[in-house]
Formats: sequence, structure tokens, C-alpha cells
Amino acid sequence: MEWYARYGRATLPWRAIRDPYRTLVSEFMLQQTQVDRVVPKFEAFVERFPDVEALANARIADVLRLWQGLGYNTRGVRLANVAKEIVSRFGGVIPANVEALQSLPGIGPYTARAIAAFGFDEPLAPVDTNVRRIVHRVFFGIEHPPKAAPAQLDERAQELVPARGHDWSSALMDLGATICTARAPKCMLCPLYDECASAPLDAAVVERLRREHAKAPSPQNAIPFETTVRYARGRVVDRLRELPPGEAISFLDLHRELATLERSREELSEVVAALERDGLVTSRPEGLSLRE
DNA sequence: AAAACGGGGTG
DNA sequence: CACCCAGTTTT
Repeated sequence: MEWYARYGRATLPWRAIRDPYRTLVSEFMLQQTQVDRVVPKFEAFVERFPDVEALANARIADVLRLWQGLGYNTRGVRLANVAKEIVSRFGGVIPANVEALQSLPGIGPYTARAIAAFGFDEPLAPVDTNVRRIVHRVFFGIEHPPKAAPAQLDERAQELVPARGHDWSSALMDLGATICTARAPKCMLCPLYDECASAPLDAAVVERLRREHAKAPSPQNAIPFETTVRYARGRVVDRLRELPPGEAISFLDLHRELATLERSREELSEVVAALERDGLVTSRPEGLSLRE
């Protein structure tokens, strides 16, 4: 905690102002997404949608426009749906209870605990990739190969949490993001050096062990990203984001404009259908648009 | 248990 | 250029 007081990222916008709604928004944006890329998006988002009610009344299309550049666009849809459910099921008040939180769309075990800990200062351990890595290195040794099961790491992380959860978990995550990093840990700067089962860790050794225990590359890593469905989805959503609010584009126009994708009408149709199922896109007689 | 889901920074 | 990132949902 002394290290955190001195070197922690206290000015992150969801820490400078503590508020469960800001915690909710930040945690959705931070799923699988680095802090540096979230900060500017977060600030624009909470300015446009300052509270649960504003977000509950938002058009999905506007949420998705603010989501540009973050990736995993269904997170934006789910976040807006969470706001609606909070209004309809919880009277507009974000629950502090983990089970209630996890019943909401897009909130899994990590995010439920993160909202409870960061939003309500509950003594719970949100175990993200940082906490997982730190706990593994400190108590079980270097994580390549893994010597601890996920359940063991959860349990060990939870045992560490003091009475108030916010600063403790913030500290662990900052340590993981800046010192106890995945590739090139800076053990010589680490406040846990003396208690750590892995210190001092040499970056070259980490790299070698990682390589030795690397899983066989999945076949889709061998093909160019531009040929993947994910890429096609991204280009479709990008095109629909450009549409002025209220306007639509016909499927055939979309297919023509996205000719560089080299997708047949049938293939592109399947991409659009999946986006519809995911709640991002609406198909009407006038054409396609982001969902209202 | 494995795959799908984005996109940008990094060593 | 493979890996990594405040994970969750679907298959």
C-alpha cells in the first residue's frame, strides 16, 4: 500500500471520481482492453451518458459510435442493456451484490467483483490477468508452466483482501500493469521482491519458458486477419457508424461498398445476420442501420 | 473444453 | 509477428 500511495495511478478518471456508475462503465470498457486506450473513450462516454438513466434511454447506435476503437462491440450493447435492466429490475440503483450483478448481461465473475470492490469498497477480490499473474508468481512461482489452478489463485487472492477492497485491488492491478508485467517484469523495482517466489525474474527466462510451453498456434492465426469474419464484422459496423442518425443503407449498397472484403452476397449476409443476432444491427425495409 | 468476439500496442 | 490486454458468452 505504501508503494501504491507513491506510484499508483490515482488520477485514472474512474478513480479520481468514485461512483458506481463510473465503475460500471469503466469495467465494461476494460474487459480485455488496456487502460491507456480506455481513458479517452471513458471520458467521452460518461460526459455523453452521465448516469444510469441517461444510458438506459440511449440509442444503441449512439453507444456504438462512442465505442469506436475499443473493439468487442457487443460489450457496448450489453452495457446499455445493463442500464435498462438496472432501471427496470433495481429501480435505477446499481446493486452492490455480486449475485445480482452477475445476473446482468456481460457481467461475469470478474466484473461482478470489480463493481462490488471498486464501486462499493466491498472486501472482494476481482481476479483479472494482473492479479492472477502476481499471485501466481509470488506464491506459486513463475507461471510457465502453470503450477496453480484458477480456483487456487482466486482463493489465495481473496485471502489477501483487507477490510476495504478498493485500494487493495487497485494497487495489485497497478503493480501488475507497471512492474509485474507479463513479458518483462521489473523485479528490481518491486515492493514484493523479498516475499516473491519468482524474484528476481529475468525477462529472457520468462520469454524462453513461455515459448517452451506455448500452445500450438490455432489455425486461424495462420491466415491474414483481413480474411476473417471478425475483420468483416468490424468493417460493416464501421460503415454503419458513419450513417447519419436515422438513415439506412441497402444491403446491396453495403455489399458494393465493401467489395474489398471479397465476400459473396451470401457470406456478407451471414455476417450481417450475426450482427443482428448480437443486437448491434437492425434490418428494415429501408435497409440496414445500427440498432436504435 | 474450446471457439468467438476487436483492435491496437509491444518486445 | 506472435503475444498481450481490469473477460464473457456461446458452441
